[in-house]
Amino acid sequence: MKRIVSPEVLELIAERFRVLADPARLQILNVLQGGEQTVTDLMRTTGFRQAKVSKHLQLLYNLGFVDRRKEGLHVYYRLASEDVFLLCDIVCRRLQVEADRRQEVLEELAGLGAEA
Amino acid sequence: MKRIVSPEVLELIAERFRVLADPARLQILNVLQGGEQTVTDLMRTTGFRQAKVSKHLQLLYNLGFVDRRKEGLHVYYRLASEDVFLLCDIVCRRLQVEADRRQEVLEELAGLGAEA
DNA sequence: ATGGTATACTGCTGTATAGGAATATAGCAA
DNA sequence: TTGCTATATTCCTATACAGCAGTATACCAT
Repeated sequence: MKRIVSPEVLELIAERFRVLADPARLQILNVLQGGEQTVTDLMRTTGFRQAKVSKHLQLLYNLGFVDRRKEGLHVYYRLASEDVFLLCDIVCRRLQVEADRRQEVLEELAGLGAEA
Repeated sequence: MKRIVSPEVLELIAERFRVLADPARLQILNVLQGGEQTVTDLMRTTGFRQAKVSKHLQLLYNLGFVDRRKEGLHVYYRLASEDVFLLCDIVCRRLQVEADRRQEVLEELAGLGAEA
């Protein structure tokens, strides 16, 4: 397939991963999977302070991970796509593989202990 | 599906994304897609200094993105799985969608200009 | 042993950014 | 207008980390 990727594209890709590289933002995205919420809702569902919620939402919005609509005083945020969860699923599968491998090592060690 | 994700798991997921959130590491991974390489090879193919290559490889190795084997003086690094490219493909698809959307907006603006 | 090469590590500096507190803006009500 | 609420932004501090230079370690050759 493609071999050479320009530095600009690498930076764009890295930028997207950087947004996902924060537990608070992942938590917000996870909550939004249950449906759209206002900033105040998110303060309640996540326990974060208002400034924190708002700032993370700006980032997520600017990079296209969430959409929003204004209704009176409130701003409703929602997931822009389910891609985030595709990404997380892949990562989680990896975590599972790692955990399994550690488990195997532990069992192997236990086996050696019994033999010795 | 699952709704509640523990802070620990969120941190683990974020940690994985953080490793991918760096253009230098993405470039190294991209090069490794062409086959295993030593640190010295990578210095040549990426243009990075030795310390830089080595440090990024440590990070990638510690989080399971690459494997390595030692042969004499050399250490050969290779991709641990193709998952990285699954992840990048999803991100790239998103970038394409964003680009298309910007393009549409531009064309719409051009159209308005012609009408006016 | 000595010397040379490949890789890893340490200490440092600058930069980016997360989070808190405070302030600013936007929209609604009276 | 004034006051109130929801959201955004600004300023600040602390932390994390990328990259550099230098040094240390590991391995091979002689």
